[in-house]
Amino acid sequence: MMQFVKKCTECGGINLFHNRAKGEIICKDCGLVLEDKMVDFDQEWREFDSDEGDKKRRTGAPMTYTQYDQGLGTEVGQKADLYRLEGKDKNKFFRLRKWQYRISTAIERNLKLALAELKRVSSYLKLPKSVEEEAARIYTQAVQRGLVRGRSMESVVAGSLYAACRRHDVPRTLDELSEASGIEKKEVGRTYRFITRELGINIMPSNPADYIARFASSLKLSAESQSRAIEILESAQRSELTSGRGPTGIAAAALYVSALIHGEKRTQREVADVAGVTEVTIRNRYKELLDRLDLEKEIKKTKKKKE
DNA sequence: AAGACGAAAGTGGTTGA
DNA sequence: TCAACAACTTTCGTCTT
Repeated sequence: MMQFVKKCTECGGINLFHNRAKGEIICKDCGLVLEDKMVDFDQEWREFDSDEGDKKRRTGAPMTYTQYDQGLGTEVGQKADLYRLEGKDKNKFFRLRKWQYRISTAIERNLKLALAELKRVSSYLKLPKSVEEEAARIYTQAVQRGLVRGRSMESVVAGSLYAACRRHDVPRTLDELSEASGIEKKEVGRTYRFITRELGINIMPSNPADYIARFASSLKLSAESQSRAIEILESAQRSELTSGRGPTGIAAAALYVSALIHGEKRTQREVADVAGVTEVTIRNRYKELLDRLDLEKEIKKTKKKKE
């Protein structure tokens, strides 16, 4: 049996995510892609021997959305068609081809530019390849539906990336997307909502637990605090303290409490900063947690230990 | 002096008439 | 389309460590 990596080589995180379909192993803490050229589990490219070649080859060339024409181009007519046309038809043919050319080059130019931007932002955020691909797919669809009109290309790129992150459970906050893309936070959120609505993409609210690993590692909290935070999160969900609230605020509060319990105190400000919320929000969530779940004993316990 | 706490007013988005 | 509403933010004064 092959031995897989157990820890992220970049940040030492233990939350590795194995995406079989894409053949990647991703660190959920820092987004580092540890392996990305593993065996493709989905399709069979190989030919076993020359006789069976045609039967076993089941797919065409690999298609990717991060290339501006998806590796497939379309043109109106080939040269061979020309010989069959005369007079008016021939003119019509040229006119059509000219239009096709203009339209497609306009779209292609836009896509080229947009995908370059997409790659830039994606690598800035250290997003895994699979998310980048997804974002490119979403963006391409958005262009085809004419959703970019009236919006800046950059904001649609940012929105697509945000949506792709959410779908792959590798959430980044709107603030991070905003910082990486240079688009205002409101605008990113706005276009995100717009394109997901128009394209009918699932709008599952993100799970606070997905943020825990990343926040915990930027706060340099121990693995115990991290898993305790997740436990707190689960019981909070059972007590219905989570619905309607911002997932980042809840995740931040859970981390704050569990850090307190494990004697790894962080200030509210520190936690607030990495989570992209304010201290006030943390306080509110924190208070709710203490009210409903009785955690005060445990906090006092660790306090006494210190003395 | 810094952090924690809470009140009050403001912002942007959702919802329901 | 508009107003009520909930969540979150900003700001600021007070208390605690």
